[in-house]
Amino acid sequence: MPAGYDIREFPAFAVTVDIVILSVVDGVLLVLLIERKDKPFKKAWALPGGFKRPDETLDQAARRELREETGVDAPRHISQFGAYGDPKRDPRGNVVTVGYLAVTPEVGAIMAGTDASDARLWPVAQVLDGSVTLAFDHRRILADAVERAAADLESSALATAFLGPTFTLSELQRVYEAVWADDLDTANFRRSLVSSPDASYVEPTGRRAEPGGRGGRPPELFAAGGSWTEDGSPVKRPRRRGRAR
Amino acid sequence: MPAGYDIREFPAFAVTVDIVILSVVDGVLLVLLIERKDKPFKKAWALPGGFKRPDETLDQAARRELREETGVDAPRHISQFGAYGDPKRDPRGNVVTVGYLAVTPEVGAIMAGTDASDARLWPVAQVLDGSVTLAFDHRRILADAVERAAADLESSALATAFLGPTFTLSELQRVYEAVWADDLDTANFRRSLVSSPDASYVEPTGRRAEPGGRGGRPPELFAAGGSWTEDGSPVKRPRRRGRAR
DNA sequence: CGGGTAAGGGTCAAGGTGACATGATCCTCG
DNA sequence: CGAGGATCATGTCACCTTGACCCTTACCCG
Repeated sequence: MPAGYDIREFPAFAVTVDIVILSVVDGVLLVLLIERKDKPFKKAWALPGGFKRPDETLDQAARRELREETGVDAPRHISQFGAYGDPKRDPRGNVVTVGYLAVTPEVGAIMAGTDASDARLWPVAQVLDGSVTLAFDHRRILADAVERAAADLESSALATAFLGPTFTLSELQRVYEAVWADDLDTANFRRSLVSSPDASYVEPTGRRAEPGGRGGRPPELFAAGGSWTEDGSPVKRPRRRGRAR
Repeated sequence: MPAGYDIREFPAFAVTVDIVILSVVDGVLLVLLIERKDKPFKKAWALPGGFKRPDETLDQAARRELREETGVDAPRHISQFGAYGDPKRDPRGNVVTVGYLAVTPEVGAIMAGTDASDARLWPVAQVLDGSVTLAFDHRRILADAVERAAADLESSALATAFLGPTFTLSELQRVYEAVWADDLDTANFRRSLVSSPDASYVEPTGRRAEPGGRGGRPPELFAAGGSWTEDGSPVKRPRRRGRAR
């Protein structure tokens, strides 16, 4: 039998998918974590995920695990961002995992429906700075996912995936500010989305949001337009010459 | 024994790495392909690659396969861009592969050193339009790699990885034009790299390249500067409102 | 020496960006 | 019911970047 033909001659790995589900609530970037029930890393916080099955693609595995572990059936965004195969990343050995980034506006509401005791949203900043410890190499995976999300905000319609079908411009701005950990000028932000005559990033609905309780003029509600896919996001990430905020 | 503990209960996969080695020669974007010696897809062209070993990371596997199959020891750039796990992607079944993009300026010279009979550079355009047929799902993988390379040209120093330690500005411009399949204005290209007072993308060496044989002023030789990593590439991809070239 | 070729440098107008000021609308509270 | 605060919405202006184009410089070749 020629070399390379029989696949059984080669080392076998378990393949998993791990899902980074991001959300922005009150201007804070959050990630959905679950508390592990089994060894290893029992009772530690971890990214939701699970084993790929032989009869499904990686994308299908990611969507299945997302549905099974969080109840999210149709995420507004899901995309692969990296694969991890360090031999020491799982004490059980030989586990290669593929990371997926998922975004959906209703994470908070959906979580209330599932068993909330072993799953909750954590501020990403707390996890990345070590205040919350994650199992396996999930902190590294989370960091990569956030980095990818920050980059995709600038080149796709990812920001709108954090919000519902209609949203206010300040809600959209808070998404950018939370993911980029930077402040944007309100007036310039509005101009970049509304001004252009031929491009349509947001379409006015004519309706207004409910007043926010803290006073202030009720903002107009917009829906996502069609220009995102062609030209990417009109909002540019500030290139600070010195320090960020 | 608790569920999820024993890894052997779960389906086993073979894990491979496939490497897309790109090069620009005479303004044409090329990819290194090898001719398969074994079934399946015997005698078809394919991306170099091979099986990950249990004691190495994915990155290490990619570098090892790159070295073993092409002789490239220290590529100027190598990065992961995607994982592929369609159950039908390999007729032997259950093979998950991780794609790597590699760029090195000396591909042509290195190829002469290896057994040239079963490895050669092909124009990417010919492969993507179907003139050359690839094994497995390697055409899809190649397309993803080229797309990633085009994006990374704009946000990193990837362009300089196609060239040696010193290069002329027109050589650098041809890299951008080949990967983007678009023409750039020579004067504006130069300005974006040279003009800025505080940033240093290219540093003049004072030396000049050998005359090119077809007449013309011999160009100045530059070395890559340090501003690429901070601010990304100063060259912006043309956003054509209609068709490309 | 003269023409061909490519590098290198300059100009100009149009549009985008950052910073900031001003006006509009609604809430809460006294 | 009016004042003040909060937020949304609009306007202005200087500066920078970008795209398009022209012209000069330097070298090779016949």
